[in-house]
Amino acid sequence: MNIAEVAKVAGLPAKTIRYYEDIGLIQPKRSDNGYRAFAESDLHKLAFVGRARSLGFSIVECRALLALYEDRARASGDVKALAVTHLAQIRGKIGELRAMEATLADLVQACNGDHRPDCPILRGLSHSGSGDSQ
Amino acid sequence: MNIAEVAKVAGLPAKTIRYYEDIGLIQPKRSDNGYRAFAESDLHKLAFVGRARSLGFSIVECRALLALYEDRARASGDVKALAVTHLAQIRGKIGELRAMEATLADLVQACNGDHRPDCPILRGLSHSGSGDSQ
DNA sequence: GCTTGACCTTCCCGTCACTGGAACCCCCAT
DNA sequence: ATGGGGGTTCCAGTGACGGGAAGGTCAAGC
Repeated sequence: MNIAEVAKVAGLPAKTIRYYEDIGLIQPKRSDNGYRAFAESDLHKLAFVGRARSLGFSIVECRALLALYEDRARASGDVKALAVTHLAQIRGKIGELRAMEATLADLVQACNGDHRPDCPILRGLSHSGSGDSQ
Repeated sequence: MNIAEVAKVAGLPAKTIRYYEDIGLIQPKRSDNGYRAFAESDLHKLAFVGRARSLGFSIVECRALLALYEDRARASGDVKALAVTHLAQIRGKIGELRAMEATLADLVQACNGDHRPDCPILRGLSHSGSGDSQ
């Protein structure tokens, strides 16, 4: 299989696949003409990584997951530990974003959003106090 | 004021302040010795940008917010529009993360996490179906 | 055989918002 | 004079690609 077909099936841009080869996630063979010749196993790995990426795993984590995936003697505990750590990071990020959301929603709600210059949002940003004093 | 003091008061690393000058967010004067000489107005702008950044606004958005902040003839509607757009982005991001969280939490919950190789997490990543078939 | 167009290759730069580090200058106290 | 703690510039790296240039290859049609 050439890269375009793999890209289509795996749901990844060709550029990304080349990049993944570059950093050593996959090692496809080459045809005589220099084209990458992907095996089924390459395709599976790419799809695997694609799904892991879509769950927010970093490339480093994907590399570890791939290694575990290929290791028939792995302990599921190792996989779970990785996933749990990542899940905690996601939840932390959600917490940060929700804090931003709450603050910003307050400011937005307090702002008339008309043609006049008075703006609680700018006031809220210009000093850290709670928006609407004076 | 020298950069270290401004950094302390504004709550930003000196490196970041230099970077903000570099990209034109602020234009502090210089002393004869070449040191940056920050005015109160520079300090206020830096604190403003710091708070906007902590609410997740990009540098481009911060630049726009600063411009509105300094424009006494602004319309609060323009500020609000910016904030509303950003708020929508935050909410979109939260949605993505919550979807990841849900999927990942399911996988984690299904995994024993013991010494055995069988692992629903890896199964879930290796084919897109819902984790535990077969 | 020749051209055309689609596909492939490598390589380099740009993204975003910084951060780290090197090499060097300046000021003040001892 | 020396030491230490400021300050300065500039360059490289981060993560995970994306855009685009310059050029090689393949299959089809004339």
